Amino acid sequence: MAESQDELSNIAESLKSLGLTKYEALVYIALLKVAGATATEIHEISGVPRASVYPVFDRLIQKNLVSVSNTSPKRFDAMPPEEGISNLLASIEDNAQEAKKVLSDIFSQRIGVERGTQELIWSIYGLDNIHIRISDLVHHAKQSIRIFCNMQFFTPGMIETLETSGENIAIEIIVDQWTGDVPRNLKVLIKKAPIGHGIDNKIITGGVFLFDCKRVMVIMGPQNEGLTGLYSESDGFVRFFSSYWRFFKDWARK
Amino acid sequence: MAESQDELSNIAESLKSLGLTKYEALVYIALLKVAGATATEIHEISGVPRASVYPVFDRLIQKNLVSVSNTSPKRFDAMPPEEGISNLLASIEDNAQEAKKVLSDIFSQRIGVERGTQELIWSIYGLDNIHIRISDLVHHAKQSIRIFCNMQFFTPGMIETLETSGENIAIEIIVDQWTGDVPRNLKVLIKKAPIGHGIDNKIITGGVFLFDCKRVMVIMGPQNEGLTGLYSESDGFVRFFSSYWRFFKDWARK
DNA sequence: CACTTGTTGTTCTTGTTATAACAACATTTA
DNA sequence: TAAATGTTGTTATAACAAGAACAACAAGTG
Repeated sequence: MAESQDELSNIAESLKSLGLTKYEALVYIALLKVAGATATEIHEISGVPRASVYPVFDRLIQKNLVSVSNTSPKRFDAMPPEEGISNLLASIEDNAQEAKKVLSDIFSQRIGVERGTQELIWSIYGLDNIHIRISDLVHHAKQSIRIFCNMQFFTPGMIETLETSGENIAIEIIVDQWTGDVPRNLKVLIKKAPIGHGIDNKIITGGVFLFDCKRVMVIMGPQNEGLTGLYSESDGFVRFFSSYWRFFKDWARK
Repeated sequence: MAESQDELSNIAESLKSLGLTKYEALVYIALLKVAGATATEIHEISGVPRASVYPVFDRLIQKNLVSVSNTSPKRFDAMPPEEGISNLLASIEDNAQEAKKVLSDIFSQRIGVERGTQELIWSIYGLDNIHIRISDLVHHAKQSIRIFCNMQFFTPGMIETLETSGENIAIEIIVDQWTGDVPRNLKVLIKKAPIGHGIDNKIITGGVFLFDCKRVMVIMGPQNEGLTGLYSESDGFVRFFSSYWRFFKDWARK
């Protein structure tokens, strides 16, 4: 009963992403606390206006999260969250599956790939998004991955991604330090590199990621906010960072 | 390029359940058709007002479904749907996981279970929801499942659910007919039963589902719309339908 | 009767959708 | 070159829909 306000609103957010509204979340949570409650009880526990409770229950019943009794007054009971949420998720996953199928179809027929798209440089914003992109690039790499950045980029998830990449992929990393074990398939060169400068009290990070000598992701910018990644398949861009890489590899070996 | 309007709005619905707005869906779909398109091109393809395209792109970029080039005019490129949708889904699944954990915790501490809840009769609306509930009940059954209804209830999914239920569960079914193979673990009695009447040109169906002689689900009502399920753990209710079951079992064996 | 329940209608708020206007810049044309 | 035209990216704002909040009321219950 003593959930921190913070945790409760966190859950409400999570439930929203599963397609519930704020009230639906509040009512469902309240109903989990009291088995077979009446509308008025739920109104009192959840803080949702009494009149609003009824339409909210209607929607929750449609979503199979709640059932009603035939008594008067009506009593309501919550589906166990384990099952209720799984059901919600299942229908979303169905939709995702369906969407993937149709959209992949559209995607495979797309036009305009030839018009110099691969010469462009694309921007990706935010560390999370950059991490996701790099994971995707790692998964699609066929031969080699070359990384030059500092340790803080290597989250446990990212290390696992690298560890579980394909068999015959040569992974070389130049990094300022390494904490924890080094997976077998990684060739790590440790060298304090002149990347990461302090300007205006903000730490500026940088990093270069080369995939199969064909695709490059460069990240740069202030650590926490507004981090930007540049991605390109452009010949010139790739060549530039390939030699950048070779330079630092030679330097790191010394 | 010749998607039926229907299919397209279906996809838009699916994408909405993944957290996209109508415009986000339309723009993303349009962008899948043309690689490296400009804002104006997307506006023309998608039908979304030109001025609205920009904020929509901003949101799609945040969601890592789209990247921008640094050129002028800006060009946009879609993340392959396979990955884009997986990423969306992954974050929803994370939320679901988190929600499950916290809500199960709340659920386990709930109060008021004793106040006669198990004597009530609960309503469940809609065939889909009834199917889901019965699946859940099947999964939680420990000893026996007894079913009395007609064949059309047994969708392939439901048969699989029964087939993959626990090892030591006795499953007995009385049904009007059976199409397809009968799974090993089901004991099926086929007998044209006097359930399923025609009233007012509508077919009325019925069905009784007993779990461990402790929980009952009774379904009744018009076939397609407004189908209602009644669920109860009430002693009297269970006993009534247990004898109902025995009666029809004797009758079916003849 | 006093009280609760379930329902209805109205208002308020929020987020998305729709349109219009604008400055900056590039392109065309006289 | 200068003026006219068109494009791009941005901003403001009106229209609209869905959800949230509240007041009122009929029906039912003690």
